[in-house]
Amino acid sequence: MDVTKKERDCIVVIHENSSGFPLRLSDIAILMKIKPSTAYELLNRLLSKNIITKEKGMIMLTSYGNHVYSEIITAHRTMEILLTKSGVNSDIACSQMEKIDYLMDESSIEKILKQIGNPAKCPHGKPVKPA
Amino acid sequence: MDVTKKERDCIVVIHENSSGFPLRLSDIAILMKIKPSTAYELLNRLLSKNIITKEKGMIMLTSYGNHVYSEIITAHRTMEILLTKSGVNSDIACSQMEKIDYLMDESSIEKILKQIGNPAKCPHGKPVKPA
DNA sequence: CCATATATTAGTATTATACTAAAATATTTA
DNA sequence: TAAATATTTTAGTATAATACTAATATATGG
Repeated sequence: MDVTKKERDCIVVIHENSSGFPLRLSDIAILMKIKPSTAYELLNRLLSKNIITKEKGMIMLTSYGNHVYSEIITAHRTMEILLTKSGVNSDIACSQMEKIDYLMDESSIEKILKQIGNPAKCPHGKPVKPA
Repeated sequence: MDVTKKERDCIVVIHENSSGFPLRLSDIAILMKIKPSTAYELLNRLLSKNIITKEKGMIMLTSYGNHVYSEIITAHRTMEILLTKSGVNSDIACSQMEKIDYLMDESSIEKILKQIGNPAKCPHGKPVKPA
């Protein structure tokens, strides 16, 4: 399933802020710096793509949503490693990859990952394959 | 200047089909498989971004447009090389890069290019730095 | 000059994004 | 519990990119 840039950002925000307790719409609006009504529309698109669930206002990624997140983040971190290995500053590599990670093919990413020796972590120390 | 995906495709189509004589709107519409009125809108956006000129119906890239083309194609071919070096099939690498080449930072591309030894040609034998 | 080709304009539609303002629901607290 | 506050949802509007049909204008060729 394809996601847009904002949907991608929202998936990442949900995943990276759900450690303690799940987020509500208003939390997501704040984290994404958008108005609640804009968040509502965005979350509705993610709901209809079966990427999130909403239960009593608590928003969580579905298992499919978690899979989409993993694909995005693996692409992001794999390419970050590749770019930093080429001498690109890790923060620049990160902002560069934010723009395109969600557009990359999983199969290409897997091949690159193997070629660079299946590193466990990205330049920021985060796992290439999130749990 | 940022371009959209369709603008990117149009720039590439114009460059890669202007060897003999310049293209007209109707040629571009056919090459891009869109209706003339859609091509008209697209070309108007490129005109207002100073990427093309239209003289007596003949459409050409401006020098700035040529610069934008070069950046896109250098990113495309540099990353194609990187992907094929990792074992990605060259046609898959090409279609993968078509989606994202226009979104990549020139500075990151230059670093990668240097790191892989400034190859002159992409896997299809085309120059990484077009004339 | 006429016929055909090409380009332009007008109008409509869709998707993604984003806003304000109002209304409906929840939740909290006095 | 009722009132106050917070949150969510709905409605309406807007913009940009994309794309279409249909009509009109403008070239071009014979």
